[in-house]
Amino acid sequence: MKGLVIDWSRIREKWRRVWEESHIFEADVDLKKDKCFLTVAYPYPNSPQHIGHGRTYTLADVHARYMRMCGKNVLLPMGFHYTGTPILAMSKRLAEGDKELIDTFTKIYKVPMDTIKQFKDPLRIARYFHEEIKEGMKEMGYSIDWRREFTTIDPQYSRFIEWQFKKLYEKGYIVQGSHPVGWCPKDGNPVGQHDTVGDVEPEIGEFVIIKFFIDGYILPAATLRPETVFGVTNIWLNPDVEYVKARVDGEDWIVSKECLRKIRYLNRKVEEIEGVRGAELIGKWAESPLTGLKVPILPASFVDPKNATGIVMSVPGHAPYDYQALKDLKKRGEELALYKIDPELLDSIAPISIIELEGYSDLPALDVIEKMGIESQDDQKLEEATAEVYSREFHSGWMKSNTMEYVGLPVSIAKERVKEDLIQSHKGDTFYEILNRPVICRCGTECIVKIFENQWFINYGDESWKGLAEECLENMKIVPDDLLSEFKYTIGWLRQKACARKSGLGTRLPWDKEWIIESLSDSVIYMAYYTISKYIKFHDISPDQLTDDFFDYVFLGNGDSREVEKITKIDEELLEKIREEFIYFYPLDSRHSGRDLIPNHLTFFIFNHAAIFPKDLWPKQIVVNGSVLMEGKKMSKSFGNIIPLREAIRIYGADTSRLAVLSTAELLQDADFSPTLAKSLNGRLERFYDFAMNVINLESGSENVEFSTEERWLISRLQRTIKVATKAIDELRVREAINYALYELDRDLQWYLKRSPMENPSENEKEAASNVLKILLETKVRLLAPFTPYICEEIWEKMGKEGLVSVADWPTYDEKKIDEEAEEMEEMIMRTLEDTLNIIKVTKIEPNRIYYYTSAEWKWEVYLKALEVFETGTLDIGGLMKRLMEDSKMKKMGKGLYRFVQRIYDEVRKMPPDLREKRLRIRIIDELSALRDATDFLEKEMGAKVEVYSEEDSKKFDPKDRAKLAQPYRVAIYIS
RNA sequence: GCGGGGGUCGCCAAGCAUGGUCAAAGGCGCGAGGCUCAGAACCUCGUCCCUCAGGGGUUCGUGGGUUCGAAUCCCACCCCCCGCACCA
Repeated sequence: MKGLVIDWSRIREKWRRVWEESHIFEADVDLKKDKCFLTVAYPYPNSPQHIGHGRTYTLADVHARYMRMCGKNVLLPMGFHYTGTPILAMSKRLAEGDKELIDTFTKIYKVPMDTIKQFKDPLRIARYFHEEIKEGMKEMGYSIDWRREFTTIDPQYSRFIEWQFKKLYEKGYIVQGSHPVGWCPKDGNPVGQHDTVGDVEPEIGEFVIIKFFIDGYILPAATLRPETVFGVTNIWLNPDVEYVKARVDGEDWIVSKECLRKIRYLNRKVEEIEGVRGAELIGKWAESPLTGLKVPILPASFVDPKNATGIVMSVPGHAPYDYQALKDLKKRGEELALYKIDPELLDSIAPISIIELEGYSDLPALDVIEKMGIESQDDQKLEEATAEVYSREFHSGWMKSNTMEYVGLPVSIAKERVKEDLIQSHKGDTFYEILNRPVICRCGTECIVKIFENQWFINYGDESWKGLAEECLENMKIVPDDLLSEFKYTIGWLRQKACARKSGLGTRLPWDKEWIIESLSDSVIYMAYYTISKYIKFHDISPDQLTDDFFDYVFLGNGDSREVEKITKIDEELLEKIREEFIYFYPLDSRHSGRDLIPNHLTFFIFNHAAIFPKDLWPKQIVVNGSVLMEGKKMSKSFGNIIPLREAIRIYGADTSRLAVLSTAELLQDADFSPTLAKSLNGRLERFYDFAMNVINLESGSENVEFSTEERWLISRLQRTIKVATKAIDELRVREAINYALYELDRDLQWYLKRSPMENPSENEKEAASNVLKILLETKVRLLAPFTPYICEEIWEKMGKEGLVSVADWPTYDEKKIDEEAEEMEEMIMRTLEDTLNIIKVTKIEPNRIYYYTSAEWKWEVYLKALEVFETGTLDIGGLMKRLMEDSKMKKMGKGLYRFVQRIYDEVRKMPPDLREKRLRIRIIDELSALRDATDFLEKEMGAKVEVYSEEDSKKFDPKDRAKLAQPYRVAIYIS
């Protein structure tokens, strides 16, 4: 066989056209057939898809193709998710000439510059990548019903989303409230990760403000640890910073200038009164609102005016920064003098211990400072020290007796209580701040926190709704099922989710038109829309015909078709047909997606279905897969190792690419793509094609040719392959399925080809080989068809088969073709060969002649008897002997019997029950003739003459007295 | 911290639910041979250590335990990855 190079792209284009023209992937209602409705998360068209996306889609397609071959009426549709903000943001950046992004577009995505120029219109971006992705999907051979395609900004789709939201609203699942977001004050927009320099996600944290009093003003110290207020010894201000006095919600506050600017965005009424330098306040005394204790205000350079209020309370016992700053200050006499602070006062300030923490002294802050060898307040290690103390105290600390009513509480609880109580009594407040400050917007402005008022939320925290979601999940299959607990956890933990924003593409909230429904919320029940989109397109149904009555009727079966016709002007008959189609395909049989969508989309999908649809229409299954790595590394723009799907198809071919993303890892694991792997898979497919062509060219044998052991063995093995491959693919363990269909089967084939060499075969042998190879090929093509559809169609056609392999019957396991005896015989020969080679290797003998001796008949009897005995339980060796001796024939064997039993005892005892039963069924195999038949083969393999005797043969040649070592299934060997 | 996944013979990766056929599949890499003028591709064999008769020894993150027997079950510990939201 020589490696002819296959023209993959020719084959691809050919079959793609055939599939399209034959409409085999278009599914309509067919009441005679079981349906199977599969969907994959539709793509967001802001970039071409890469092989990572390809994995999820390919998996779904394999599933669809497999189900189709099993006789199901399979619907696999596809849509495009235009909704959201990233496309908008991209468009803006491109318009501004963002070099980095333009590079990505030209170098990685290979978009022509002329096209990029049009991308200042965001829709152009979406349309462009929409087509790009769709083309890739077609090239990959996905068996999609394209008639149902839509985008999420189609006005008809918007009607559908409006309906969804009204339903949620009616049920009380939509609530309004306020909520903090990262914000760019210059752009006047919320900022997400993709809006910031370096793609940093702004982390919003909640500080607690504690209102200290000073000369009729409030000094709002901001802290993440309100419970430590009982350990305050002083207040820190930065003497070099501009502070301001201002009226904040009717109170007089002193805060940093920067704080005043930010605090407006937190929806407070602010009026500036006058500026005041930090230095002016140093040395004054402030009163703690909870304890009434007066503490001095001291200078500290580490106080950052940009962080929260610019005022810090000092808790040296439990905050390493504070401890160190105090220590430093004591050494700076001239600075103290400058602010007229009595050094004795400083000496009198002692850290207060308020938290008990096992493994630490009264002052954990001090412990950690000493442990880390920190010497000054500018030491970077202070960050780490703070984190340690915070974390340890939060999780394992207890409030001490000097903490008023919080005594004995764990710190984590006390923290919440103190905060609540402070706010309740107006002695405190909250203040949102960006924790990973500074986060810079792409426009160059530092981001801040803004509180969005009247934000709309979907209330996934609603307990009764959670109950429904849990019920839905319980009746669902999660594949792989390890992930069930992750879903459960997510359902339990979901709270309110902001569901609308002020910018982006999408549908407006029907009752509050300034809000646009956010993209994770408009993509949770759209699978239902596929069942109607076909009609909307074919019958030109306009958006205003799609009233709530329409959806109520089609999706919920509410109302009467005649009434709905009057309202919508859609024919009653058509309405009924649409309803019928929905009811036919729903519920969804399987939803495919990457595992990153579990904590959001997939769980929302469950929630929303549970909220809107009746129980019998709830989805039945979710399949989750891992991602694709590129030579062990994560694919990312910055590594420059993203392979666009279409490029992979061009270089490696569609079938190969499909295999590459599916065959290297089991479902949940990350798959690893590499060019070497793709090359090797490609070679595998080419050899398969070669093999197929050779088999096709063989003349068929007559139908009743007799099969010898090798053929019966191969057919038997084939059955087993069908069985395990089918089970694997049934459970979506595609890697395993591919392994069997592609590799295991090939190994069997190799063995068979070796065993029945084509040199000078008899007519019967030739015909038998031809027939068995044709059976193998026909099966293998079908086993591989879901995975590598193009090459399989090509071979199927060349085989002269009717119809397309895409809709051929999946091979079925035929138990009648299992031939256990043939299996055991072949295995005996394999073992014999292997053992012989092993001996040759170890002894380094160059063999002239090899002698085999098969077991005496009495050994078989003993062997089978032993198997029988162990069928019912275990026995020690003595017990076994006793049982055997019950047979008078055995007694005569004497010592030889005992030695033989000794040798087989362990083997028989440890033998897996399957094998034991199998051998009991087979009883005795004729090793002598099996080996004699295989003599030619064995001689060729070992390059030596082979002679086979029975142990009982009196004329045997046995100079080393080996024959007595023979055992059933294990012949004795002598090599000379 | 919470939740999830994972640590297997150079690398990737099966196996672990149902303990014994597990020195442990497969792929890649590597080595030898074949084919070639040569190379690539391809095919065959080998690839933990020892071994002149099919054998033995030590392995599956670490340490214990259960068992006649553990990669597989139990306990403790160490390490790595992912998610924790308004973003698709």
